[in-house]
Order: sequence, then C-alpha cells, then structure tokens
Amino acid sequence: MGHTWLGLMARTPRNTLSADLIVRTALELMEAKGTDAFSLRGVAGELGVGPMALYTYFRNKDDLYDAVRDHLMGLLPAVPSDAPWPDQVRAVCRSLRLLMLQHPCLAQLLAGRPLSGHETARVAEGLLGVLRAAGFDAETAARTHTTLFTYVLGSTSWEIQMAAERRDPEAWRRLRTSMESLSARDFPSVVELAPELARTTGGDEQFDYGLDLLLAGLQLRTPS
Amino acid sequence: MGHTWLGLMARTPRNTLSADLIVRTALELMEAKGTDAFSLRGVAGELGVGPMALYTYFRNKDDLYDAVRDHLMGLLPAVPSDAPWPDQVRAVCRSLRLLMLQHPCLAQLLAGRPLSGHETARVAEGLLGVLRAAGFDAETAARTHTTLFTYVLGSTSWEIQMAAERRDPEAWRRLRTSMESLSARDFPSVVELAPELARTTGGDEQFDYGLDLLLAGLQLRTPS
DNA sequence: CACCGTACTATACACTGTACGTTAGGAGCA
DNA sequence: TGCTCCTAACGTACAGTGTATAGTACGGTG
Repeated sequence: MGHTWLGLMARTPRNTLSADLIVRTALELMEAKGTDAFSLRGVAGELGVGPMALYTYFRNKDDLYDAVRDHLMGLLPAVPSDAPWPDQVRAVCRSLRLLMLQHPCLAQLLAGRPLSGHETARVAEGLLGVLRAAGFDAETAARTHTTLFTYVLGSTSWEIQMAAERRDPEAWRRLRTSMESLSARDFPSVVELAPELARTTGGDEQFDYGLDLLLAGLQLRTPS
Repeated sequence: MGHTWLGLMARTPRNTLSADLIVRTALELMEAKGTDAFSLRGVAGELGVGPMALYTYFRNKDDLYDAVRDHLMGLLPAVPSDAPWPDQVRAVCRSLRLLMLQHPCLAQLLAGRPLSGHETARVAEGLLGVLRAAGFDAETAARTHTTLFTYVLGSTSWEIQMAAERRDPEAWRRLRTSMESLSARDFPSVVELAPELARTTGGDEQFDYGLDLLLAGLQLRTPS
C-alpha cells in the first residue's frame, strides 16, 4: 500500500495510469478537438480505460480542468529581473497572452474557475513582486494585479473567440451579413468604422494599445 | 399563412408561443437556476410545450443565447449627452457593468459568442459616437472601443465568477485552504497580500481603479 | 369546401457526467 | 507461504443534454 509521505498520500498506481498522464492526455484532446468537444469519456478512451478510472485521480471534471490549467500555467517563463518595472509588467502580461494564444483552451480554463494551484500562485507572485519592488503599497499592488490580470484575460479571450468564429465559414458569413444589414442612418459610427473594428479585433497591436493605456495611467501614480 | 412584411417572414403563432415569450422565459430560467443549469427542455417545460417547439423560432441553442443577449443589451440606457467625453465613457462602461451584475448570465452570454444584433450595435454606436465626437481618429476610436469593452467584460466576468464561488461554501473552503497552504518562503508577496487580494476582487472601487487607469492613459492622447 | 404551409408533437439517437457496486491484484504481516 | 486489507480500475446504470427526423393538426387562402 502507499505510505504517507510528508502528509500526502502517494497512491500506488497498478497500471500505466497517473494524474500527470491524464492531465497531458486531456490537454492534447482539448487542443485537438476544442475545449467544448472535450469529455471525460474521450480522454478515458484515449487512455484505453473506462471513464470511471479517472475518478481515482480527480474528484470530478472541474477538478481535472483545474489540474490542466495549473499545468499550463507552469509553462510561463520567469519574470525578467534586469529591467525597469514597466517593462517587467509588460513582459508578464505578454507572456500570459502568448501562452493563451498557443493554448486556446486556457482562456476557457481561466474564465470559469477561481485561481488555485501552485503554478498559478507562482505567476501571481512574480507580478506582485515586481509591483512591490516598484514601490507600490499593498492595496495598489493588489488592485493593479487584478486589473492587469482581468485585462489580459478579457482581451485575449475575446481575441481567441473571434479568431475561432472567423474560421467557421458559416458563422462568419452570418456575422458579416448581420453587420452589413445595419442602417447607416441609425448606426453611422458602427457602419463607418466597420473596417477598423474588424481590423482591431485582436492582434499584438490591439493588445499593446490597451496595455500601454493601463501602464501610462499607472506611471502617473508611480510612487516618488 | 403569414405574409411577408418588409421582407421579414412573420410567422403565424397558433398558440401563445412567440420568440419574445421564449426569450423572456429563457432569461427567467437563467437568472433563477444559473446559466449552467439552463436547458432547452427546461424552458420548453416552463412553457408547457415540447422541446422541439422552440426550433420553430430559433435554429439552435446558441441562436437563443444570442437573442437573450441582445434582449439584455436593449436594457442599457442611452449615453448622457451633456457631459465631457471622459464622463460619458465612464457612464457607458459603468452601466454595462451594472447590467452584468444585475443579470449575471450576461457575462457568459457575452463571453462565448461574437457581438451581433441591433441592440448590441446600438451600444457600440453610443460609445463609438462619443469617441469620434471627442476627436479621436477612426483607428484610435475602434481600438479604444475594443479595449474598453474587453476590460469591462473581463473585469466584471471575473467579479461575478468570484462572487458565485464565494457563495458555494464547499468551493470557498477549498479555495481558502489551498491559499493558506502556500509557503510564505516561496510566495512571500502572495501570502503577504492575501487580504488585499481578497478585498480587491470585485467591487466598484476595483472596477473604477482599472477604468481610471485606462482613461488616464487615454487622456494623454487627447487630440489637440 | 379543399388545400397547403406551418406551428407543434412524438420518437429516437448519440452523447454527457457521475453514483453505485464489483472485481482483481499488489503490499504488509502472521 | 497464506491471509487480509486496500484500492485501482471495471461495468452497469441513471438522469440528463441538444437536436435530427417524421408525423399531426390547425389556420388562412384559393
């Protein structure tokens, strides 16, 4: 039987199954077939195992989601240490965005669940450390962290969502026609700016534009 | 049979069923039981009708989601016309946030689908009009609109999600213990700022903090 | 009245997550 | 070695889901 080790029960796998293997297989399936098409039965089948075998390692589907999310967060690089703090903040935000773009399922994994897990905490630690080192007080650092995080999350999720929509020709066609059916009298600005709106939905420039707005506002509050 | 009227086919309802009634019933169910527990069979049952009856008015579940979203967007007030443009922008963002808080399902309805529908266009028109009137060029207005929208969406969605988590005692307890199990040596800032982080997750002050950062950055780019 | 389009029904299918009870095989001890 | 416990994994089953397909009955129009 498994011995307790540092207070944690190390289960004795009898077969090739393990929590880490399940997480990696789940991640593969999410990236191959999309987060929506992901199912416990799918990953169990991929592992050649009954659906209920997964419940030995995860208490339910959400628990597996959390594990996959934390696994992905572990791929984030460390904060560059030799740079002015605005550049450090920019680097953290950009690398989170990049990770979300490389693993689109991360957007949905981050959206619906609270943050937990060691890797996730490590990321928060990096950003909070930069802000504290820059001299911001506790409350401002926490507020800024939340603001930056929700901006990156919202902005990049939106970008991923729109990119997916653009790939579906049927949905994209319906979106175009519904856009073009708007009367130029009732919606002058929307109709006039339609090309710009389409062009500014996503992309590095759009992301940096918003990030620069936030950082510019933040630098006005730079402590001493 | 129904006659075509202004190019739109007006179907002849035989019973009390109608697209608007379905949307209102769906909205009621979403707010009562949560967006996740919502189902087509649920709203059909509420209306005393078979599940397939809804497919006469909506092509699928997502189509119904879009209709509910646009219905909610129609509740947004018009932009105040007699105010400096930063106050107008603030008002638009705040009223969208308020609507999302009053109707938590709106967060999920906005997150997963592209924007379409007349009421949604009306909201975009309001914000874009303010930005154009303030003198911003087309590209900057579009970029700013996208930035503000994604900030409001991400920030308020996060707030709603965390508030829901806090109401579930089981999930909340697990979150607390996972937070407290973090070593103060590995995560000094997270542990030190834990109370601030908990306090700054949501609330008007947190929202306004980020919004003010954005607006401060934007005012640095005010045209002439 | 006859007819036809259509609002709605009934049935069915392929799925989902997961609760419950069972089986089989490794580990520890007599 | 043989006994016992623990537990990883299995099998079955259930209550749901969205929706494809075929059928039914009713209202407006000829």
